[in-house]
Amino acid sequence: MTTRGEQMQAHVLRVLKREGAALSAYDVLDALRADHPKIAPPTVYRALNALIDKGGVHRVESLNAFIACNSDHHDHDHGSIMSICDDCGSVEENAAPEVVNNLSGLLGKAGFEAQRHVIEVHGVCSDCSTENSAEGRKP
Amino acid sequence: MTTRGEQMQAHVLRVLKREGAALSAYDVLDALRADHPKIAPPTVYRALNALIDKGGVHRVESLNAFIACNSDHHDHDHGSIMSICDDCGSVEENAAPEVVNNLSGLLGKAGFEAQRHVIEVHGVCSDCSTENSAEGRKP
DNA sequence: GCGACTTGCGTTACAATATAACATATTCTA
DNA sequence: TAGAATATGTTATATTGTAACGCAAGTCGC
Repeated sequence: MTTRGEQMQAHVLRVLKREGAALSAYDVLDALRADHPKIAPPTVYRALNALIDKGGVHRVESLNAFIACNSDHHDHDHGSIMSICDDCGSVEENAAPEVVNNLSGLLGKAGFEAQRHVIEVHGVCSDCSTENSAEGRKP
Repeated sequence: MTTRGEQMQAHVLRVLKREGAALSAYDVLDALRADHPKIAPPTVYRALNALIDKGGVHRVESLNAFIACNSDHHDHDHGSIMSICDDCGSVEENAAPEVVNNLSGLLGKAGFEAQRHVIEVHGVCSDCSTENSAEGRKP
């Protein structure tokens, strides 16, 4: 069953990895149109959702954007957080199972059964903060 | 300077408090049109953003929705998290400064300066989970 | 008070994000 | 291969959000 759908997912994943940044669904759509001029939004959303289910892609809720899970590493349901630089737009994924466990525990005491954690921290990344302090100019 | 704008903010806040749930901007818009038939989206968004700045309203990023801060309590920049029931749609706001401090600390070690925390946990609230286990029927 | 300036608000129009619903193609089973 | 079941493509539209312009209301100098 390596069908068009899976090829599309692979294609979408390549685009996201190539960019290495958070892309909107329509950014992905534009990129895909280089190869497949006739692609429509639902195709992209279906591929993105399938990839999210598999764990190869994360949705960044506070940006309405998508990013390739850059690795290898962790199990995806359990403890990844996003740090989002509002200056350069970079998004980093970090593992933080403790934080997630804290959260689940805290809410569990109130009878809330946690299923999906959206943890996204906006701020300024180390690159941008050193740049900003180094040069005092405003273009 | 108690102008139309502030009246509008008060009106929006009343709507959100009356509903006691997360409403989309367009839900608010529809509610406002009962009194002001000619209101347009930017008016609502301006009022919502002003209220968010003041701390009377929170945006729920993962729902693209808005909710009245139901209280009294905490300082808003520091440690509120949302628990969102995917069954009944209720949204609760909880204070969790430890979790936020953990997060900021963790990211700070990597040179990331945290400014805004989006912490939203989806799951099933206590009401819905007791209901669901009590009655084993599927409609 | 009266006109010029500034600021904020309303309105129109449109941009960006997402999905419903149906049409077509593919795969599976027998 | 026929027919059922599923997956994909397409069209259209729903939902969410904002840019940009113009009017109105306050402000300041006179």
